[in-house]
Amino acid sequence: MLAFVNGPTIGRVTAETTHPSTEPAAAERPRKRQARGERRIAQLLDAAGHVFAESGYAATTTNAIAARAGVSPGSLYQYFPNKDAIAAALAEFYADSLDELLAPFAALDPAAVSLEAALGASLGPIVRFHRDNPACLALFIGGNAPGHVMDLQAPLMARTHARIEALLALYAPELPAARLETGAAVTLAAYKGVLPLLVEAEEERVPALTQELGDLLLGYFDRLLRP
Amino acid sequence: MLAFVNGPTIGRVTAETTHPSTEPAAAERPRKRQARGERRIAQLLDAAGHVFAESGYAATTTNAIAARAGVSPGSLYQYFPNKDAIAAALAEFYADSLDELLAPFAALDPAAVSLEAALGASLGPIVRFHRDNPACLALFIGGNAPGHVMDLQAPLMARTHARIEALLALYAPELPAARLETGAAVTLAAYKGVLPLLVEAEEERVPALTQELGDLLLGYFDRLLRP
Amino acid sequence: MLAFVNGPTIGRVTAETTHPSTEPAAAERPRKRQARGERRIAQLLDAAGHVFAESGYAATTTNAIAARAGVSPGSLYQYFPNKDAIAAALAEFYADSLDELLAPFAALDPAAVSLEAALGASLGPIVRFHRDNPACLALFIGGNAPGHVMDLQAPLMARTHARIEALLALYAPELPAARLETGAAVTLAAYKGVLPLLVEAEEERVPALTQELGDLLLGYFDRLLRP
Amino acid sequence: MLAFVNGPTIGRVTAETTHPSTEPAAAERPRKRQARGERRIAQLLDAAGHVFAESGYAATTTNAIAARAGVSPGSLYQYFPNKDAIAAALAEFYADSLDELLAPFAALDPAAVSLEAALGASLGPIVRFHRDNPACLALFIGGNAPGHVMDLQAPLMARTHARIEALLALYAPELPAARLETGAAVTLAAYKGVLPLLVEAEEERVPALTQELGDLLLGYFDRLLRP
DNA sequence: GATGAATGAGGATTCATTCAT
DNA sequence: TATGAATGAATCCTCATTCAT
Repeated sequence: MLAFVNGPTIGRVTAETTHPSTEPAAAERPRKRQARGERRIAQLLDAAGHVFAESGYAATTTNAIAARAGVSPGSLYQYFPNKDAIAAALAEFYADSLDELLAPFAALDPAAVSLEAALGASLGPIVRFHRDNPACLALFIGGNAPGHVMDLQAPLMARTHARIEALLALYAPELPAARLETGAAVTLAAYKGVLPLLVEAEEERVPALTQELGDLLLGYFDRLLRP
Repeated sequence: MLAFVNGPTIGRVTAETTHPSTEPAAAERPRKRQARGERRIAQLLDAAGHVFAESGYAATTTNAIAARAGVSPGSLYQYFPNKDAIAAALAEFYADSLDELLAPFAALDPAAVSLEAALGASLGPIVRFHRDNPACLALFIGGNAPGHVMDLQAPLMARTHARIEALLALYAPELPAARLETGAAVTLAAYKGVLPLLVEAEEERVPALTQELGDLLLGYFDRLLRP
Repeated sequence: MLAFVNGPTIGRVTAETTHPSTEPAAAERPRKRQARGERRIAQLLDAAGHVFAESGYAATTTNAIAARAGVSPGSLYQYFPNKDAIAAALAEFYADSLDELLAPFAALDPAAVSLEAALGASLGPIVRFHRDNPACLALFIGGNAPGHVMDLQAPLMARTHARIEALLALYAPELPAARLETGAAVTLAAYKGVLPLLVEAEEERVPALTQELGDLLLGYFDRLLRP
Repeated sequence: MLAFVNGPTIGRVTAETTHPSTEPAAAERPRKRQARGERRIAQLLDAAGHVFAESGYAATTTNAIAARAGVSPGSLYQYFPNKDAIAAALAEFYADSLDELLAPFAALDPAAVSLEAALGASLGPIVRFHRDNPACLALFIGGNAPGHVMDLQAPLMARTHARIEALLALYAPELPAARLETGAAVTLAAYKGVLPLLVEAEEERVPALTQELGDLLLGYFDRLLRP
């Protein structure tokens, strides 16, 4: 799990951050510290992802996260002021990962690529991402607790909403802003609803279900964009 | 909230139970007791609905439910063995209410009523129900905790899934069973995803959003039923 | 169980109490009430005996006693001010029953009946009594809770102690009072310790174990009375 | 109280564990931690001993134990999963202490030491132990609750039974196994019954009562071993 | 920085007892 | 008097967070 933490994403990020070793030696110490700190944070977020995905936000204990990360509870609190902050950081990380993942679809030429094609191309990676990082949905959909979880989702939601709205604006520039907003909200909500199906499905059913999700969204767009 | 508890449903049930007042006095006592017991249960479920909706399942305390119901914690445990049982009873009640609410749509003549019309007619009441009983979604969507919440949803989900599948079968009898199943699952998931939007929306936006939900589902059906 | 409640003892006692019907009619009503009350009390004590024997004093709930007696908890409190009072009444009843049971052995002629014969004759009925009324030991031995249980035992213990002391005095009139007292205390303690063995044993082992108990006590008496 | 915790037993154990201070520093940390943990456990068991002895098992609350030990309830649960586990650990500790205490009497030469002498020598320390650790009897005799207390006693009882049986076998090798078993059971029961007398007695009466207990057991053995 | 023991407020649940009917 | 629902203090146990080492 958290393929993006241990895999390309974090790897790449850390690499880039650590890379320029031509700087003055005076900065070496802090860099190392910082690097170690970031590794710790990555460890903790990775562990948190596992535990959140397995037990849900509410049932997850900070001790469980620390234990899974192989550190003491005290260390966890060196990096995060409280449980919510862990979830927030994780959500932030997921949001960043998705931004990066979907960057190629941010600026399409609507004349060259149909909406159908755009969706078809982006849905696959999105689904894969969520299957690899089930905690993302666990937080994304999460509980409806009053204070924190809802708020955690906010940034993730906002960015996804913006992405969808931009996509719609691209393919239906004439649509009034209000409809665009509503359309994006409904699309996001439906997508949020269907993703768990994809995440929990057997691997072999994934392509068919992805297709189905595409149909759902495209069917809606048909009607949304219909004059 | 829990309009159906204080409103038609429970009211009707109690009415019927209490009605034949010409019976011997011997039966009066148990009746009264039972009536009081059912009132208490309704009180508690109503209170639970409020608190679950406000705080989510995990953050809800049994003491809070009892306090909201105006009874002592001990009384709550006279009627429910534990917190889960309250949620389960509430879920059951919601499932029953929805069954009752949607009974008229169970046997439509597809020749006389279009799918569009059927959806248009049923979506309104459904949306109203969820706006009146926000805890239904709080449980329906709930967390992803391993043991209980997921299980609570099961009956509610199963019945809704069956309803959708039946509707689809009615309007697309030629669809293979597997596609029917998938279609119902996706529809349910999307509907589950969008409902929170409807529940949290300002009253004035409800009709437009309901329309939008209808479009979403119809758009999907278009593609699902397309040859 | 509580053979003496439903059997001869209570029957006889109530009979005697209720017997003299030659009194004025004005007293009839209260008598009836009192009779009903005593039946209730007997019901409750019987139930308490069962439950104490099964679950021990501490784990026994007043509701369980009431339920077993087939009455409401409120009714129980009409007859007993609290849980301890039930145990106390039960202990009292057991003490009375044992008094009655052992009355024949109160005034023996030491010249005619040897100590060995006296013990041999009385141990059997005592063992039978405890096997029939296991709650007696449950209270008699009971816990070592600070306030109540120890106190409950007091009367039962005192009477049994007195009986043993009297027996010893009968067969060893020359023994100084202090030794008599100590001897009775040790005998009582040993007997209290061994009885549970007898109560829990299979029926077929009872005679042998009774014999063993006799040997224990006689062996001690041998040394106690030795010059 | 718990003289053996603060006294020879635990003291000796810790001493041995801590002794070889020539080891590498790497092992120092865990040692210290372990030492602190064991001290905490000893503190808690000591406190539990006090409270069990004062209030009995059932009436003892975990918070009372924690308070008596000067720690928070949470700390108690760091070392023991629940109340029963505390009692079990205490029982285990008592059983071990008694084993250690009575080890010298495990292998006597019956030709050199009479049964009377063996008993006379071992009874004193046993009595002292129980006077110093009254909670041992509180657990040993305990209630008759169905699930836990009876089970707690089991190991303590089993070991004591075995000790008695071995002693009898030593001095009466020709006794059939069944009689040996019964004899040990009766001896144990009687001893269990009389010990509370010794524990609650004034210090000055202890020698006389110990003598009396010896007489009781020896008197029984006389008859048991008689041909 | 790291550790993990310690904290203590808080939550689910029980049960002796009361009281309206 | 009987009923049994209602009470609420008390219990066991958890876990987010802190702090001495």
